[in-house]
Amino acid sequence: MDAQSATPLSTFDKLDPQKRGRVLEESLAEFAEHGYHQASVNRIVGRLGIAKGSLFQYFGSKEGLFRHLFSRALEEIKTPLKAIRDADTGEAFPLRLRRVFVEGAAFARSHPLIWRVYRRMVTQDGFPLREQLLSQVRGEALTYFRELVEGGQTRGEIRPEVDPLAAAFLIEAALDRALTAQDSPLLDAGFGLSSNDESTRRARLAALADMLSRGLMPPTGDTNAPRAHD
Amino acid sequence: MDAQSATPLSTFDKLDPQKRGRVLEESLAEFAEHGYHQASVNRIVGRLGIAKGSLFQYFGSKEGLFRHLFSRALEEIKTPLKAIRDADTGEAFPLRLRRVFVEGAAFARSHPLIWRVYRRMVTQDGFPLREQLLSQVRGEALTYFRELVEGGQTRGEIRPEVDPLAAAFLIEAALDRALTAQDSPLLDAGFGLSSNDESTRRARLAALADMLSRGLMPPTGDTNAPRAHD
Amino acid sequence: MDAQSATPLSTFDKLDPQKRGRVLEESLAEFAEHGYHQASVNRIVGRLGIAKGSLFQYFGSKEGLFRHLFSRALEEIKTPLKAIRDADTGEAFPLRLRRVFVEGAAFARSHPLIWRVYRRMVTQDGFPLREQLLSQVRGEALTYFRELVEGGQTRGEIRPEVDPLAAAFLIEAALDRALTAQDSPLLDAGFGLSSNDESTRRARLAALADMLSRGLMPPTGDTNAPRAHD
Amino acid sequence: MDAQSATPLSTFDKLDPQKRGRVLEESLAEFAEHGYHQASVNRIVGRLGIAKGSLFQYFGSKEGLFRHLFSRALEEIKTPLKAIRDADTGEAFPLRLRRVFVEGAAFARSHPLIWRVYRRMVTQDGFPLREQLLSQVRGEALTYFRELVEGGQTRGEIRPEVDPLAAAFLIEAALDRALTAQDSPLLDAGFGLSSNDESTRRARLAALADMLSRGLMPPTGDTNAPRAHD
DNA sequence: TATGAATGAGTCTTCATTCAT
DNA sequence: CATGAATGAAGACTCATTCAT
Repeated sequence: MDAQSATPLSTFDKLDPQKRGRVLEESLAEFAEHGYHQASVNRIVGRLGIAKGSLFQYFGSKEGLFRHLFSRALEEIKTPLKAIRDADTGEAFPLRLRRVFVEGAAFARSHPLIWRVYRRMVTQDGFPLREQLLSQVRGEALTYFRELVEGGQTRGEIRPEVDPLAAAFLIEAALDRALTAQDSPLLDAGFGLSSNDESTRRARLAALADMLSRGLMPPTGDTNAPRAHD
Repeated sequence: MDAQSATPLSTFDKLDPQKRGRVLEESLAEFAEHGYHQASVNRIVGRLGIAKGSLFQYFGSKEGLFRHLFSRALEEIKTPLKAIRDADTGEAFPLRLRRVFVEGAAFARSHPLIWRVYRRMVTQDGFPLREQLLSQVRGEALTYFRELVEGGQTRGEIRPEVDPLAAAFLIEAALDRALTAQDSPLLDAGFGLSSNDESTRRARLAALADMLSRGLMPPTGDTNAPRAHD
Repeated sequence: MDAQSATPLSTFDKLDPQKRGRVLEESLAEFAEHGYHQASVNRIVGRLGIAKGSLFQYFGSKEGLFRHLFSRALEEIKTPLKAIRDADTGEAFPLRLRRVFVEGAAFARSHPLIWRVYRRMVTQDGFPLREQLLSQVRGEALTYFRELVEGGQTRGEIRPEVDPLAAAFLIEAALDRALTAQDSPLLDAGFGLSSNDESTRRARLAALADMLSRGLMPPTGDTNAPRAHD
Repeated sequence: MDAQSATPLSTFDKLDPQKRGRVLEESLAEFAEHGYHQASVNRIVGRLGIAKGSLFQYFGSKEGLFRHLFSRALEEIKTPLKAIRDADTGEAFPLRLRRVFVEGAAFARSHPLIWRVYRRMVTQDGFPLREQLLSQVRGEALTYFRELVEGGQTRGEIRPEVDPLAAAFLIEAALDRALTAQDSPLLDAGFGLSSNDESTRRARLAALADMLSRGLMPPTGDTNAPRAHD
């Protein structure tokens, strides 16, 4: 699917897996630390202790290297997200939203480099594949949330007049900011998402998810309240 | 406050105001188009038709130029935001939130360069003053929203158990994303914030604000929620 | 004769003839397209789908490969040229000159790669064997034309006062340019040698040969030509 | 006329004329020695003892440098050639042709670098401006010779049935080869154009011109030998 | 014998900064 | 005070060649 650009020049596939791992790791780190343009191929090969030519033999170009890293990352992201969605144990919407926030945060936390590279790409115009990659990722995320909301509406958990697209937009914005904040005390600004204490972080994520839910759920004041006994 | 870094080297202040204006304008444009690192001093002096040495005489360095631009931008942002806050004509919280969204969007729209530079800085680690400037801006914004929420709680417009800091975080996330989306169809992803039609944009902004409000307001045994006492 | 440099490192001779053929063909094409320095060993092995090491095992170096190709080409050139010369059916000089032009052009046309490589070598100093190869080729050609002229003088078809070396020089210059023009519209510059119509090309070649034979000036029964009695 | 590409980036014009001269001289030498692709900017700045950046400030790119050199050369060539043509002292065609050969050779001899660069460009495909520059030069040369021939026909000095275009082609080929031979003993192959003795060279050039004028064959194909009584 | 990964000097080009004029 | 020529480190990328497998 994203094959056309992500395939390394075959040489790379034949490498010793351990070396291959290091190459990916250090390259990803360089992009995460410096962004695309400021990342330096010189520095990468320096970290790795390999010849400059080798990296170009593997990936053809700086951009090729980035493409490879990025599509690998995409694959790694998709799997856990789909797992969440498909773990459809008739959970109520608010709980599912909490789960999405918590597990999304867990993923970003365990793959800080991938997350950071992604975040950079969102706002740096100069990125080589920005348009293509971004619309792909963004589209998937919004679709995912929209379906979540629509499902909730079907089950009467969400006010029918809510625009699913708008709700998805809002959820995505909140989650994105939350994930960003959790590895940047600066952006967290004291809220607690970048805390080292996991339960604190969980509580904050839940608080955000709940605030969103309360806005989306039926006014509850009304009467027959099917879930009065929740 | 940010004096230490923003003061140009005196020479600049003595310049013909018109020339001074052009220098600031074109430099800002360059940073907005290319981000900090990718921005080129060569190109800036090219646009301006002035000697390269002059820019260094005015601002000492590329970083000095950026500092100056950024602090000027900050000043320009603060004023209208405070105006909104202080225009406290006993408006109800949901309406005020709408106003903040709409006017914030209007500001970003009328100062696209400032907005874009700011957006870049948020996610580019390499920025020279990122930490300093970002915590400053972010802090002010969060404080602003927190006070807004606390005021709402005082007046009973917002559920007392809502954590003002969490609410501020959420509002800021939503607004930030909305403003970003409005000049990037890619990030808007079809929602409508990047539409050319002003009323469409207003409607979307209002939808987002309302969704936030509905979640924040008391459970309202009473029926028709947000606009109870308009 | 050119043995010292053209012999491949034995390995190559043992190759499957079909593969051997492809190697020579594609290598020649690369040199023809890009010239010696700009030709890329990487591209050659790419075209061929063989290992880079193999080419070096066959020919030792890029230069070795070129030497081999070039001496093979020389062999291929000599044979048909000699055929023309020896087909000495008591034809008159002007007709023979026409034949040489037409058949030379036919050869260059049917071996465009060889011809192009040769042409490049004539003017590119950097070529590895330029001196050696060029003097060899050029010498043979000039000798060939000189003998042609001398034969003509013996039979009284050419003015005795003509310097055979000078005539050979002139003929070679004209033929060389004609052959070059025929695959380069740019150098043909509208004369018609690069036309796709064979009879057009033949006519132009004949025109050149005839002009050499007859000269530009009128037959001058009259006196004061350029010193008739030298 | 060739302004668009040849204009150096202004900086160069303001240089100390002596330095400017050295830059042009050494750059031309590098291109003459190595051709376009093989010429090295590193080597040029090495020869000159200036910073690499300077050369790029002057000419923007390697190609820009070459363009500049080339158009300067064109200007230098045009002037003397036009001088010959316009020195129309009712000289007869054969003498005028001799003059063109002799003076052309003198020019090439006194500007060996220009001549060599030009020669390279003729046969190296990869040259950046080959098409444009070559058609320009070639066109002018052929036009020049065609007019010379047509003038000769008008005055009855040249057979009316001669195709002026073909004649121009032939003359150009001969002259081009002669000029090339004169600085390459290899291409001269013993003819004498690369001799150090000026009168020898002049004699050879004249011989070539005369052979073109008179042709190789005896004055009249027609048997009755109008000049039996010479 | 064939392979192809590794190499590293070399390519052109950009750029912020300095300093003599 | 303005100028802009000079700088040279750093950038991405190429390529012929070697050598362990």
